[in-house]
Amino acid sequence: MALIDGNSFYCSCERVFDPRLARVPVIVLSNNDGCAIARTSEAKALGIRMGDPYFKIRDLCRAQGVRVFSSNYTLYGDMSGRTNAVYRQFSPQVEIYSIDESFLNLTDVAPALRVELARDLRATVRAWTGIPTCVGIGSTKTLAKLANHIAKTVPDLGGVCDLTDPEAYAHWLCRISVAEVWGIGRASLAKLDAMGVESVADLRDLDPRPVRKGLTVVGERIIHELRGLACLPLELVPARRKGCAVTRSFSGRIEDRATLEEAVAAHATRLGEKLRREGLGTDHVTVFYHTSEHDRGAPMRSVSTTVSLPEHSSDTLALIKAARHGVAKTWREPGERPWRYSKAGIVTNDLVPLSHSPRALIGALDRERSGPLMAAMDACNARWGRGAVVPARAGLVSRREWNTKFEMRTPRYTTQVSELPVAWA
DNA sequence: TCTGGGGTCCTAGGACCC
DNA sequence: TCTGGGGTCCTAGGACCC
Repeated sequence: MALIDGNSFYCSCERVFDPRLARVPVIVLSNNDGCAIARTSEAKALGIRMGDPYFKIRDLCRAQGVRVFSSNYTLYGDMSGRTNAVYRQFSPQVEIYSIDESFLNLTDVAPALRVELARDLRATVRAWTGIPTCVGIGSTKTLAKLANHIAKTVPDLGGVCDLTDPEAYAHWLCRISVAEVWGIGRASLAKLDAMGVESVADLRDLDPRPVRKGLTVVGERIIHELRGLACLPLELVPARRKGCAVTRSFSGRIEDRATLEEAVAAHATRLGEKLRREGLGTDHVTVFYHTSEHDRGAPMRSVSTTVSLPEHSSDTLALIKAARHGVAKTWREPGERPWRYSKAGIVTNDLVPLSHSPRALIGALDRERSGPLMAAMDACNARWGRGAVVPARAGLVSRREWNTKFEMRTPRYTTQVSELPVAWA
C-alpha cells in the first residue's frame, strides 16, 4: 500500500501557473478569505499555522512578502484529477482519499523495487502536472500514512519512505510521536499521554483489548494496523454518500429576513445541483442560521429546524420552498438590538438514489416535469456559468452582501477558455 | 431491602479527518 | 472590520417491543 499526496497542495497548484511563486512563502485562504488552510514550507517557517485567521497574520504577510490567495477550488479539483490520472499509470488500483491524497495498491511490486517505483512516480507527476508530492509505503493504510508523514518531514529521504522495509520500520516507529498517527486526535492523545504512551511504537505495543475501553474500536483497529494487520481495505468504488450540506458564513452580517431567505434559497439551489449530479434525493432538509460567537456582547441566537418534503426529491424548486419555510417558521422579529446573523446552511441526511425511491401516494411532486426542467437548468448553467439561470424564488436581490468573499482568487486556468494563461514569446 | 431478560431502532454528541 | 466547509464513524442512552 502506498499513500501519495501533494505537498501544500493548494499552494502548489498556484505555483504551477506562476513560476514567480517558487521559493517564496505562499498561503491559500479558506472561504471568505477567513483562515490560512494551505501553507508552503517557507510560510510555515514564518510561524503561520494551519487555521490562523487572516486578519491576525495580515501584517506579518505584508512585512515578509507572503503571497496570499483565495481558494480556487475549480482549479484545485482539476489539478487533482490530473495527478490521479498519472497515478493510474502506475497502479490499476487507486483509491482517491481526498482532493490531494490517494492510496495505491503496490502489492504486486517486488519489495526491492517499490522505492524506485515511488521515485519514478513522483518524478512523473512533477513533470506532467507540476505538482510536487511525497510517497509513503506500508503494509497497511495506517502505516502508509505514517510513512508519508516521515517522507514529508525528513528531507534526506527524498520524498519517499518505505516502512515495509523492516529496518526502516524498526528505526522510525520509536522515533515518531504518537500524535502523528492517523486517527489519533486531541482527545485520544490526552488519554494516551496519561497512560505514558509517547511514541508510535508505544501505542503499537499496547494490548488492543483494554484499549477499546478508552479509545473505542477505532483505537483497537489502529494498533492492529500499526502491527501490519490490515483492517482498512482499499476502497476502489467510492461509497454512496450518506449526507450532503451547503453551509456558508456571510461576508458580512445579516439582520433582515428577506436577505436571510435569499441566502438560504441560494444554498438550496447548490444542494439541488449536488444531489442531481449523483442521482440522489432527500425527503427532508434541516435549515440553520446563527449569530457569531465572535460577536461578543451582541445578542446571540442559533436556530435549526427540519422541514419535510412530500417525497424524496432533488428538485431545486422543492428544496427552496422547504428552505424558505424553515426560515419563515423560525424567524423572530428583532427588538431594540437586532440579531446579526453570521452563517446559514442547509443539511440533509439519509440520501437515497432517486431511481428506486418510493413515490408518495398523496402530494407527489411532478417528476415528469421537474426532471427535464432541472436538466435544462443544469445544462444552461454548465454552458454559461453558474447562476445563468436561477429560479425567481431564489431571489433576484442584487445587493448580495452575504456572498462569500474571494478577493485574491487566481483565474480558473485549466477549465475556462476565457481564463487561459497567456504566454508571451 | 429485593421488581426479568432480552432485543431493535433512533438520536445526539463526540471525535476525527482533509 | 476581519475567525472555513464538508464529510464519516462510534457510543451511550432513550424509547419501544415481546
